[in-house]
Amino acid sequence: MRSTAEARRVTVLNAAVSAFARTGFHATPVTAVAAAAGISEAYVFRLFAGKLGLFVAAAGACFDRIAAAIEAGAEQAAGSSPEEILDAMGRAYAELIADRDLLLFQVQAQAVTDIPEIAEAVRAGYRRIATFVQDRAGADDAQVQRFFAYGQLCHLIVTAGLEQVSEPWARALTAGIRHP
Amino acid sequence: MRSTAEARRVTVLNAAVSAFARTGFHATPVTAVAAAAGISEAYVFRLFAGKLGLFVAAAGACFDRIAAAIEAGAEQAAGSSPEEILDAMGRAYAELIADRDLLLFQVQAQAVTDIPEIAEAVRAGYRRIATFVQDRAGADDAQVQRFFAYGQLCHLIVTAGLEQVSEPWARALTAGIRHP
DNA sequence: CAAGTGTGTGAGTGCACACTTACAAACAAG
DNA sequence: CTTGTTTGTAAGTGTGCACTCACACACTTG
Repeated sequence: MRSTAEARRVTVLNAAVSAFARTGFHATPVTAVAAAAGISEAYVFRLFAGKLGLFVAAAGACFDRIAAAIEAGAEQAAGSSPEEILDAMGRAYAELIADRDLLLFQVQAQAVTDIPEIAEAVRAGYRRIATFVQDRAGADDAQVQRFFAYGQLCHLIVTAGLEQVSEPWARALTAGIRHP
Repeated sequence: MRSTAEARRVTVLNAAVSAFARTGFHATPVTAVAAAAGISEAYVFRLFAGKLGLFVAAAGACFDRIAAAIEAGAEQAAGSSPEEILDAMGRAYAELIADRDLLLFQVQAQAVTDIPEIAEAVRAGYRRIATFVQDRAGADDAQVQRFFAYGQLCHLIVTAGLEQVSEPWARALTAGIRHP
């Protein structure tokens, strides 16, 4: 035994988040994930319940990482006003998604919510983050809504590559958003 | 000749927007679009330059419809304050996407921006809408940014089916958004 | 050492799907 | 009527990929 199955699963999930983030659920062959994880395709199918099971597990890992980052951000602003805590969470999130994998994975997941298991995974992820923001920051509904609205705006900015566009409309959309 | 090629193209594009909206670029076979349009798969390939050409053309049609709706909304609020014109545009957009096809197509398009031609089509679409909002509403950068941020929030609400979720966090995210 | 258990793979299998080709029917023009 | 053009399709072709299975190696336990 070179490794335990559980350790392998972690490796595979990291590879899966990256691979799915780039090319999405349907256009990412399991062989690509297996290759990135350094194991055979057959073993990936033994570790996870089909490609769908792999994707759902990867979604869990993705939201785990996001939640952890936001919680860490909140920690630093503990005791401040809701507005300041939200700000700290936003900064922590912005730093986390600098590598784009976690952001793009969310986009990809939202695009395949016609598959019920994935829709449920997405809901579970946002449920976790949203309730945490609501409770921990003590933010009201409008603040929570704004937090997520501008988070979603980042998805557009990154997928459309608006940071590279210097036209006025693009500058307006990206204004104040952390430039990489 | 039962029909002209140009008329067929319009029919096919309508079918394509619907089909791609539901299942996305990679998971939608061209046969599905052809069947929905009532013609053979082979003829779709004659009318468009491959599946990619079809998707890009569908994106054009999608943004055409969105732009038209927003322009019509602006028309009704002509002469009002930027804030009011933005509101009218938002209402027009909300009504338009009640059938979900146009909203879901945008989500699907953003998910396949790793394909350069699609990324360019997405940029072109948002360029058109954003410049119009900026010019016609006379809105400043922050207002334009907010307009699109909450527009993107709708993508999350619809893809995750948050309208059906009655938990507090979901109510916060959907608050004030037109419920269908 | 023998038997059992967990880790790992090579070599398939079957099917879905993008795209092509050869061909046919409708219509137009001379 | 013939020739040419446009609209339309049936029937392939090749390939990529999800998933399986038989088998091999590592390690443990008695």
